[in-house]
Amino acid sequence: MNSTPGSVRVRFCPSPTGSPHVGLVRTALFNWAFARHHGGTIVFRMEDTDKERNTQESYDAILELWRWLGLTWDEGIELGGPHGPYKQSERGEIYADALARLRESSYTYECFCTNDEVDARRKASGSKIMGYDGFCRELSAEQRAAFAGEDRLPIVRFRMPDGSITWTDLVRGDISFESEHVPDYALCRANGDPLYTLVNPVDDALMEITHVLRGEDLLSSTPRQLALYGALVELGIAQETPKFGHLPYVMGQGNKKLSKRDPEAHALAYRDQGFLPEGLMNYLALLGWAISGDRDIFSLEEMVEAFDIKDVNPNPARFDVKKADAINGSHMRLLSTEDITHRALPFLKTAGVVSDPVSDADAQLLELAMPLVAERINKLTEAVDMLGFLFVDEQDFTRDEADVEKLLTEDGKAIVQASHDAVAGLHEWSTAAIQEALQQALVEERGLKPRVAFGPVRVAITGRRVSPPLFESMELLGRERSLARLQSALG
RNA sequence: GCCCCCAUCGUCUAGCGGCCUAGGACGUCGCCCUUUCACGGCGGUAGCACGGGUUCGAAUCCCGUUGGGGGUGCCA
Repeated sequence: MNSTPGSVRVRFCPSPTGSPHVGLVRTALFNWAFARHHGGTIVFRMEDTDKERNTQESYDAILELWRWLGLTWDEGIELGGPHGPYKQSERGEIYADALARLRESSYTYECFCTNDEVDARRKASGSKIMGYDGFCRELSAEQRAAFAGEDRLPIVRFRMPDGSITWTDLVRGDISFESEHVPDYALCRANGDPLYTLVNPVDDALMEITHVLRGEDLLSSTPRQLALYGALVELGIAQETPKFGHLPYVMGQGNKKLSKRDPEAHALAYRDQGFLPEGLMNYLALLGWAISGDRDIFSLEEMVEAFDIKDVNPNPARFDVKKADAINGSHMRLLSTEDITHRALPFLKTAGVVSDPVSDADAQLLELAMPLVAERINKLTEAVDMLGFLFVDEQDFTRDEADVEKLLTEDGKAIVQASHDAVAGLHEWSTAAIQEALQQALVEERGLKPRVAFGPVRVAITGRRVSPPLFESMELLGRERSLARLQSALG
């Protein structure tokens, strides 16, 4: 759109550990919108180097989530592509090779120090700088041999260059670190396993990533990455250093990052709660970005059209479940009744409201009942609560205890009795006829306010104070069952 | 400790030097609509952290303070 197609390459690079987090999705969404806006390419790479923490469940959950949300990619896992394999667990040789080339060119050195030794030296020197002190930087061959002779296994450290490291962050503008505050860091473990510090930049380089949009938590590791990138470019492993943009945190309650322990952090839970993917995505897009000053309901297509990384707000955003609900409700109201029915069906089946597969009778009833509730629900699961009373077998029908206590009082029962008598003899069992009869008997003859009159009847019929419209519900329920429920409410 | 980032209503944000006695949304409060709950409509509430500059003019630019967040030795 705004640049040559294919010139932008971004990546999704989740680590398959635990249940996918909404912050991960927000990052993916911004990368996705950015790439799609520029007609670029999205690479999906799985960062599964941590054998201890990776799980297949997590891997599957991420893919399931991405598909549900419509986060498409062009190259990577499942699809393949010219820079595969796309699972880091299958790229060991690539990292070993990159590491070997780095070592040959003295960008790195072997370090034999233990943490205790580094601590002791810092204490002795009174230095305020934490982290590694560079002790092994200039070890001679003899010294290295001596350490090795003590059965010490060295790790490989990257030698940070002197001076300052500066970049123009896509979200935050110019950022600068002095190298003295960025200690030499480990690229692989003593056992040879490569670390994130090595594999992430190496893969970005090899996969020709041009723009890295990631969480703010990685901001302070960017100088290291930039320095390593410099070496990779020198060695011809990388063509160019990508542009970086650090997205704001997604916060939970209080002033802390939304953590995995917070229930609202789990992205898949929103699907299970009956969120629409477009509703969740719209809400997530609002965390750090706005399509304009006076609008916050939009589609992904509209987001792609309007998205500019320069408009992303650098300050942290708090995740607000209530607003997420409201945004989702707005999207719900954009859907046709047929569409809502279709999407609510899995929830209705799971809850046992309708049969699975759906019987003709259930399907017919659903078609009549859904218009009554479609406009008043914010999430698909609410259809279950709203419609259950219509489908349930009479022997399984129950009423909400609190509502019964509140509305089926002695006075309430008198109203129910009067209602029963008023509609029992109706010639025609229709919404209009029921309404007329009840209106006449309760409001006009007894002089009751509508809300007082119909509350007890509603609880008698639907079992709850909150329900679809009463007269329509009675028509759909049918004469026999309606009368039976009015009767049973008296008991 | 050191380094880095951030700072507009309770929350998400618009604002990129004059259009701002700061706009929208969620929440909240009141009213209307109404067969409940919603939906919808109308109205109210509430904010530029503070102090210095720069400028004819600052929410917008600069500096400082304060506050918050993050990073910090073989996690990603």
